[in-house]
Amino acid sequence: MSDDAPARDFVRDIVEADRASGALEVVTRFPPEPNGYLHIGHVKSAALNFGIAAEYPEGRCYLRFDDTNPTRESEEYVESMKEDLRWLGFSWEGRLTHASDYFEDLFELALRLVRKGKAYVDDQGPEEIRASRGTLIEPGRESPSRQRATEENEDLLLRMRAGEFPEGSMVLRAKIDMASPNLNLRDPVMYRILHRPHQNTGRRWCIYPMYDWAHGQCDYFEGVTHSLCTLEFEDHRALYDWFLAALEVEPRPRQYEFARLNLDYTVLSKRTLIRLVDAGHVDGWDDPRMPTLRGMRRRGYPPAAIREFCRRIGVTRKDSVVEMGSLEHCVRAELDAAAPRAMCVMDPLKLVIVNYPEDREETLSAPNHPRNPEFGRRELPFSREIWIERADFMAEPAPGFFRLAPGREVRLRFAWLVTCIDYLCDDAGEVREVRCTYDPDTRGGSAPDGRKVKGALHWVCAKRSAAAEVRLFDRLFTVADPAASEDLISVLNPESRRVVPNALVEANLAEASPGAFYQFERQGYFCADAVDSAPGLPVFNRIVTLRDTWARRRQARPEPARSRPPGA
RNA sequence: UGGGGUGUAGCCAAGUGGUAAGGCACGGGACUUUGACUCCCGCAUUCCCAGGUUCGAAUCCUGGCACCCCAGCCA
Repeated sequence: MSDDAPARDFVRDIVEADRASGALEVVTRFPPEPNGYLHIGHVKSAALNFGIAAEYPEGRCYLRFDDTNPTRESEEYVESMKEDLRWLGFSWEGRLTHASDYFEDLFELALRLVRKGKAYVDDQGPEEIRASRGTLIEPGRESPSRQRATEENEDLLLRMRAGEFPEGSMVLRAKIDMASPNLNLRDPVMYRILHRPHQNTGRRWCIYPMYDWAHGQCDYFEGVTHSLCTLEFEDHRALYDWFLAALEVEPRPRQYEFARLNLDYTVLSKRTLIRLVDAGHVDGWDDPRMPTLRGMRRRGYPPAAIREFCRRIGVTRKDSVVEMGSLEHCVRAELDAAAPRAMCVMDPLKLVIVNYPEDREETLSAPNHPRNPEFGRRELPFSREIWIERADFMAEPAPGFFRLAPGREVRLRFAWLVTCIDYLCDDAGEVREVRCTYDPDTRGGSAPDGRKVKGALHWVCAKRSAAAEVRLFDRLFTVADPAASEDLISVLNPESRRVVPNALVEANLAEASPGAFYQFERQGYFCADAVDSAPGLPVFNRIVTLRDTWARRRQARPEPARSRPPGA
C-alpha cells in the first residue's frame, strides 16, 4: 500500500521554504522522555521528525532521550523505546543522544547567563515561588534574591552543583519578567536540586536542568534546525527563543508546534495508561487492547499500517480526534495483501453430509491467497462430518440471510456445494446438527452446470482439525471520549476481550509460529500470540475484523438476534 | 477576566481573491468460490456567526461566538 503521494503539511512547507532561501541543513530530533512506553501518539511525532529528515539527502534526525528528571526516568524505558522505534522501522544510526549527554555544556551555558546577570540563584522555597508567580490575570512579585550580586550567584550555583544544599532549598532562575502575561517568562526555574541518581549519568549530578532550559540548548548543540513539538508548548516558544537570544548563539534552532494525536475510544495519556495497567484493567503495557506500540505489536498491527496511518492523518495545528476506523482501515489494507488465508470455526456446529461415505477421507487444495499465487496452496482434509459456524445456519432464515437454511444450497469453501435437508435440535431447542447432501460434481466448489450459489461457508474437518484459543479484541472503552468521562473505569468496555477457548482451526495451524498472522476467512485478521501461543496449542489474537456489511445491516435493525458490543 | 492558539462534511484534511481536492466513514450499484478485496456512482450552492470591501470572498477588513493550552523545583 504505502502510498506514492508524499506527505505535505505546514511543517514540510516551512522546511521547503527554508531550503529555498538557502538553508543547507535539515536537522530534527525525536525527544521522548523515557518515563513510560511509547504509544501511537508518539508515532505521529516520530514519523514527522524521522520522516522529514529522510526526505533530504543530508537530513538528520536524532533520537534524543529527554532525560532531565531522574525521579521519573529509567533505563528500562530507554530500551523499550529503542526497541519499539526499531520495530516501527525508524533508524537513527549514530544519532542516539540524551539530554543528559549535554549536562556539562548546559552548565557552562548557565554560568554564562549568570555572569551576564541574566540568571540568579533563588533561595525561596517551592511554595514561595509558587505564591509569588502571580496568576493568569495578576503579575507576579519579584523574589528578594533577584538582586543578588553576580559573583554570589556564581558561587552559589557552583555550590549547588557541588552538593552543598538540600533538595528544594534553592534553584537557579532566569531573570526575565515577573509581570509577563506569559507565565513561562516569569523568571522560570532553570535548575533544581535533586540528590538522585540518574539513569544515564549516575551520581555525577545533583542539580538537574528543567525542560525549558535544556531543550532548546540541546537542539542548538545538535544543530537542530526545526524543533517540532506539540501545541501545549506554544507558550514556551517565547522562552525557548529568549534563552537562545540571551546566550547569543548561532545558528538558532526554531520551534514549531503541531497538534498531538487523539484517537477515539481509547486514551493516549501516559498517566491514564499507567492507571489502567496498575489497577489491572489490562494485563500490562503490551496488552493487545492498549494503544501502546507494544500493545499494537502484540495485537498484530503491522508497522507499515501504523506508518501509513500517520501519513494519512496529516499534521496541522488543529486539535482533532481521529476515528479508530481510520487506523483499522490501514491495518486491513496492509493485512489483506500480506496475510495468508486460513479457516477457523469459533462457534462450531456439526454438519453431516449424509451422502458422503462414512469411511472416506480426502484432501482438497486451496490457494493461500485469492489474488497472489506466490502464497502457494495448502491441503485441506475433508470427511463426512465437518464443523461450520453456528451463525452460518438459520432454521428460519432472516430476510437477507443467504447462508445455510433448510432447502438452501451453499458452497463449502474450496470443497463442495451442499444442500441442507434437515437439522436436529436438542431439548432446549438449540440446533445441534445440520444434515446436508453434497453434489459430487462440484468438487473444489464450483458447479459444472454453472449454477450460482450466493453463500460460501468456512469450515474445518471434524476428523482432522486443531484446537485453538482465540481472543476477540474490541475497543477498550464504550464511549468515544473516555477522558471526558467523570469515571473512566465505568466506561471501560467489558467486552473489550472475549476469549473463545475452544475454537477449531485447520490442522496445519496447530504449529503456527508466534507472531504469524492470517486472515481467517470471513472473520478477520488474526495473529498467533507471541507470549501465550505454544506449538500444538496456538492462541490467536484478533487484530481487526473484516468489514462486515451483513453484521452492520443486522445491527442497524431492531431485531438483534446476537447483539454485539459497540464497534464489534 | 491576562496571554497564546484553533474553527472547511460524521471524522481527518487540501485550499492563501477567480467560484469547495483527497482519504476514512456512510448510502447505492457492479464483480466475486470470503456478505472480504477491487471497481463505479453518490455524499458541503457552502467554509463558526454577523456585517463590510470587491465584478468576484473559505481566503481581505471589522465585530462577535465556540473550543483548546498556560499559574510544576513535570515534560
